[in-house]
Amino acid sequence: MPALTEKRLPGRPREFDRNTALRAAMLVFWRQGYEGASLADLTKAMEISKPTLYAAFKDKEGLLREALRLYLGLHAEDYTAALNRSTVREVAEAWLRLTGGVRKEADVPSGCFLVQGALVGSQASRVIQDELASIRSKGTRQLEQRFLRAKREGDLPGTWEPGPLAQYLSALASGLAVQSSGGVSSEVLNEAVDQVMANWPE
Amino acid sequence: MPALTEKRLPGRPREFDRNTALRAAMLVFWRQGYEGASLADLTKAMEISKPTLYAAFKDKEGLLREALRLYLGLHAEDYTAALNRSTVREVAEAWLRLTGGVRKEADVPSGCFLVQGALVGSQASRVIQDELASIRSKGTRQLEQRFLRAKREGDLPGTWEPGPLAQYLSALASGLAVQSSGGVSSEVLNEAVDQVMANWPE
DNA sequence: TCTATTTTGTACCGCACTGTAAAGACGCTG
DNA sequence: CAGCGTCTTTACAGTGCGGTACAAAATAGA
Repeated sequence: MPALTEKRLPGRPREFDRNTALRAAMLVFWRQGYEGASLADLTKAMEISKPTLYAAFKDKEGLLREALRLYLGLHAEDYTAALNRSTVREVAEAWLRLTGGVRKEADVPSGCFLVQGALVGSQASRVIQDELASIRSKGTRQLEQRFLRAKREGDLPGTWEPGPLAQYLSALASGLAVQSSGGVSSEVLNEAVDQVMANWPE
Repeated sequence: MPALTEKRLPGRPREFDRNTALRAAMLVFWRQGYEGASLADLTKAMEISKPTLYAAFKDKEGLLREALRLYLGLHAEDYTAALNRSTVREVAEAWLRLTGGVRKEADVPSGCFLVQGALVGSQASRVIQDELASIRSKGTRQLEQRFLRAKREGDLPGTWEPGPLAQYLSALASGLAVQSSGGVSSEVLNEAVDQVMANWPE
């Protein structure tokens, strides 16, 4: 655990804000994917030079991993809140709205980092593809855990099973992200979610 | 319209089967995406040299476009059949099963070409990204048309609206493809579809 | 056989890519 | 001020990328 008061290190102080640069990198990875984001794209958005990037983030993969952690940190709260809703129905709706399209900030890319960051690609990026897939499946498991609890508490309608329901919602969320990435507006996606909720079994 | 009987042209005959090579290229694009598939990957799978590829398919983008048409042709029949089912419920289920995981051939990649072929990427591949997104949205529109017809015929349950229902199913199908691409088995995905159908409003 | 036409492999081009070596720039400490 | 430690910049290395020039090889027709 580092000290809260960032102690000034000896040597020349860095001239850029690491967090700002990292955020810029995250947005580029989000928009273009891991392999689609060149170092030229990244350094331009981060407003630093290539050696500076390498000194601060190790290499492209290191930068991606930090950008990913930033992305997850920015959304963790919302998804945790969704899981903590009191009914299965509310959990499902909150989960879908999160991916489907609540655009809080205007300058943010569409879609989901976890989906479009590295869905497929060359063999070289296989590690990243697997990492993102693993995080996605972790989300599915979190949903399943939540629904297992609901089942124990008698909150799960008899027609649903925790595992398949989690898979279903997870897939639908990913799909909404795909549509969003493809240019479908959040209004349209939210209407689709409206329909799902309107037909939710009680 | 070319003649049905391929007349032998003057000059050296090609030593490879164009359709076989194209199919191999399609599989590589499908597995790795447009930008993730290098010419080395492609020529190796197609078992031809680079100049041969360029002579036969113009360039990488031309090859992708032909591979895409082949892919669409291979699946068009199934999707048309799905649209021609007699009830909305059957249309929906057939559509979802198609993407969700009926693995007819074992050597075929997981996921959907239209989703993972070029979901995002560098600016250079923007044209391809847009083309795939456009084809995906065409699928959505076909579903909507089908549901509009169902509404006219009184087959659409009152809680559904053609547009949002089409968006919903389209998103879910894309999401199933994402999950499949991430390693989720077709058995698990089909269970999720089972749940959707079990809770389908009558 | 000769010519026109097409395909094929070798060898190459220019470029963009990720990554780095080296030295100057800068602030802190003594 | 000198010296140390870190950051930044210029310039470059090595590799792989998409794409091609060229000439040999293989056919059809004259």
